[in-house]
Amino acid sequence: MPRDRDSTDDTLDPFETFLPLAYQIHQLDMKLAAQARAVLSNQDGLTLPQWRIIRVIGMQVASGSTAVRKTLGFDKSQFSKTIGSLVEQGLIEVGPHPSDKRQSELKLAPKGRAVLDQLGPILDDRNRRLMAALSSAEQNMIVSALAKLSAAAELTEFDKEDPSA
Amino acid sequence: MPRDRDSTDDTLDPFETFLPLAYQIHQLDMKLAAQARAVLSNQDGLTLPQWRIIRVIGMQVASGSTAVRKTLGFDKSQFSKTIGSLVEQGLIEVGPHPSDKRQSELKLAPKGRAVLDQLGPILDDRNRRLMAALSSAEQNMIVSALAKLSAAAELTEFDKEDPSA
DNA sequence: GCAATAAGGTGGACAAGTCAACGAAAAAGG
DNA sequence: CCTTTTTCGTTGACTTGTCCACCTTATTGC
Repeated sequence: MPRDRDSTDDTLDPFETFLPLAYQIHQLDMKLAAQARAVLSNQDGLTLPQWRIIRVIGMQVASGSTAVRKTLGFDKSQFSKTIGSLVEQGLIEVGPHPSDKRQSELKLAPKGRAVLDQLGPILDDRNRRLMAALSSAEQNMIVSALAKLSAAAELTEFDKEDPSA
Repeated sequence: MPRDRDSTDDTLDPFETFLPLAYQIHQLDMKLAAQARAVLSNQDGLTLPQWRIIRVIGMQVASGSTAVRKTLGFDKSQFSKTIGSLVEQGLIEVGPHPSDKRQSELKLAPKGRAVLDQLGPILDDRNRRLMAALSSAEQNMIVSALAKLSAAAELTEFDKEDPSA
């Protein structure tokens, strides 16, 4: 349990109040998303999920639809809809997947590449500044720590046993 | 049971592909939220934002509406609506704020306290398991690292090398 | 005191995200 | 082969989250 607290005042810093880790991560995520959205709306009419997909495709780490989707951890439904909007705006192009007829192959359209070239550096810079806020020890630790937490967050049977299924 | 997918070019672990930090935090947040939601829906009809508010009120760190809202980092509108739903379900009670007529004073109704007593231990346990996934060095570092990132994420005018200005 | 400005809460419009069901394609198993 | 099971993408209903305009109350400056 959290520590004691003399509560006569209305202070509000979430990190002073020792909220559970999940709360702090959630707040950090919200701030990061808001920051990213501010950049996107300054320059283009891109939404955040659209941008994320463009970025991953542009990274060349994946081109199959499922691979891109899982890299981002997107929900199937949301992914499908966002891809639709990207195609409609001429930012990406879809083709047949070489070995799986259910999937498709995603690649950037020229317009999408232009957006990536414009926004990529700005958001890369943001990422750099984020990392720079940490000490080098923290920088080394944070990625693996997040990975461990992520693995722990995937377990769903930690609480009471529920053998009804 | 998550099965490994093995196709020639479709591997997808987000931590192997070194996505920017913001992406990893977002994915972690999504997983944590899904995990928490699973617990809530098993036991009660609470939504995640409802639960978060109950938890913070129950922690006694704040009782003024603005203090609670800012502790959670909620949007004003969302907070207002969620409070409304909590009152409607008889989980919390609102009274006048002692020194500010715009705000209100929030406290748990008996029903809300019962929910907190039931769910609190389960979710505390989850939090404990999350922390246990980290080494003690990581545990010590993660909180301050998140706080630093959070501060860095609040800067909104980090660039603007925009030539069009 | 009294304007002007800021901060708090509410409501509505809309975007983002979740969930469940469906049909098509692939994988697994005889 | 041929059946069964899993995975994939799409769709639609719905919830959650964001943004903005508005009114009320505090706070600040004069």
